[in-house]
Amino acid sequence: MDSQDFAKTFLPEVTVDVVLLSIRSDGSLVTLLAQRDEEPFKDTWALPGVFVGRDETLDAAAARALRTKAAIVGDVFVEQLFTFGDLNRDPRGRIVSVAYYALVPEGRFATAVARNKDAVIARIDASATDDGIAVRNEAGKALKLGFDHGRIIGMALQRIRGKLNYAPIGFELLADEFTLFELQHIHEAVLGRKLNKDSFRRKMLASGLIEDTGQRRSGTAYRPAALYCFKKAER
Amino acid sequence: MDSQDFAKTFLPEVTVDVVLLSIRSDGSLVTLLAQRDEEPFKDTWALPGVFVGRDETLDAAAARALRTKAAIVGDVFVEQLFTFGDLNRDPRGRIVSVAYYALVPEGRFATAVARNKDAVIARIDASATDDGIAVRNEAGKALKLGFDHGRIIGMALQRIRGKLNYAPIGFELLADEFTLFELQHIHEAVLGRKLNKDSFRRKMLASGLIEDTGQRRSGTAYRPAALYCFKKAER
DNA sequence: CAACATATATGCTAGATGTAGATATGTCAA
DNA sequence: TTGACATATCTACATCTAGCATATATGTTG
Repeated sequence: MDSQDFAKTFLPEVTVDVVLLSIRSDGSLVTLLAQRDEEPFKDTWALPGVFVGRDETLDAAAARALRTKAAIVGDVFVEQLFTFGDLNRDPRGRIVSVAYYALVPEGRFATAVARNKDAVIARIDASATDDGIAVRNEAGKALKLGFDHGRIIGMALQRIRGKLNYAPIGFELLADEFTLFELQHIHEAVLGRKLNKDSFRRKMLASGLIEDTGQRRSGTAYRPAALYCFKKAER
Repeated sequence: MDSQDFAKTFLPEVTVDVVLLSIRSDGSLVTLLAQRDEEPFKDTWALPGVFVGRDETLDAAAARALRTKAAIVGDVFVEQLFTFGDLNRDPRGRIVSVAYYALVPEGRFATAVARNKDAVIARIDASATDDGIAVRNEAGKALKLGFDHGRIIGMALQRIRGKLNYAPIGFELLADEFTLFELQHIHEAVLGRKLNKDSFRRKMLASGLIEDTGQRRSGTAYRPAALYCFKKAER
């Protein structure tokens, strides 16, 4: 980029949008959407997002979007996803959006939604494509998405599916202590298919990423499963 | 992103920088850098990049950077890499850069460099880290990189390494016809380690991605290897 | 025509994964 | 107290893949 280009350029707005993902114990993959109360896309649902501030990094803007638009505070797994720069993605003008995704356990997700009267839980249909995705509310009714946010959510799902093969992102979606079968359910929800129970157990135990806490999952009507936790040092 | 945010925002510049990657027959991984003849970072080497135009998508800006700053025309494999938005990455002001990477065969890379008197071939040291990377010219002298471009190149290398596991990007770096051993050399250069010849052959033949052209690589002083090509339909 | 260098094919071994069955351990009801 | 029950956990075995060694094939070169 040369200085001589400066005169010819213009100044697009830059926003950050965040796909907050969680997996519920029934196996459904969910994200948090906020209802738009103004044009454009009034009365549709959109991802939490903010304009990037003058002295704010992109990562900081993502954290602010989570804090102010999704009531998520404290440590969260957040990672940059993709940058969307189509010409007419926002009717207000040329806006480039840097998309992020975040992963939280079910409990934190529920708390965040409860604190936000404008927010809704959106179930993500497992058949994600590159072109976008359909979301439904808890009653099963389709939610109309604003902007190109369907495409952003679809890309977030693709990303975590790929990431599961080489990174321990399943742990980000679980509480501190969990059984192996619960971890398996997380993987199945992300991948959208069933996994072999014994193979999964073997691979996880051999991975060295988890350790037995010595505790058991109580309150079951059958043999309780051992509770494991994520080895912090290995992280 | 709400309309009420508009007043509070400012307008950062948005640029696109492209890491043009190729692999030479000696196994070296190379990229094209342009000498900066102005401040900031005068007399250092930088990636080809342009400011994003008013009516230009990010992908189109990347194509323009390749065309005008790297003399690369026509079809190329180009993909978005990551967006860099640190506060002081450019001393001229707040500039957000959307990085792309492109893959071309050795021949096209050499032609592009030859057409550009400001351009230089930069060999990439295989020991890439997330923090950046060192590059050297053909004489082995270290090239000083401007901006955060060392970090961008490092991330490009990480990306293609990961991508090699599930996508046939090796073909983007080769001519239309190639021997299996030549394809293996590409993979070895990307991964930075030797591969087992027989296993590689078996896996490639079983992948269904390539087909025998019936031709042989002539001009060798030993048994000529079969030439394969990439199955277009499967792509 | 034989030496040579590399391509190509084949068989063996170790590790990872899918599957089936056996065993362990908690709750619950009689 | 005891046995049925459901799930957790373990063990054995088949299958598949990658790495490795060896044997064979096919060009060039003297």
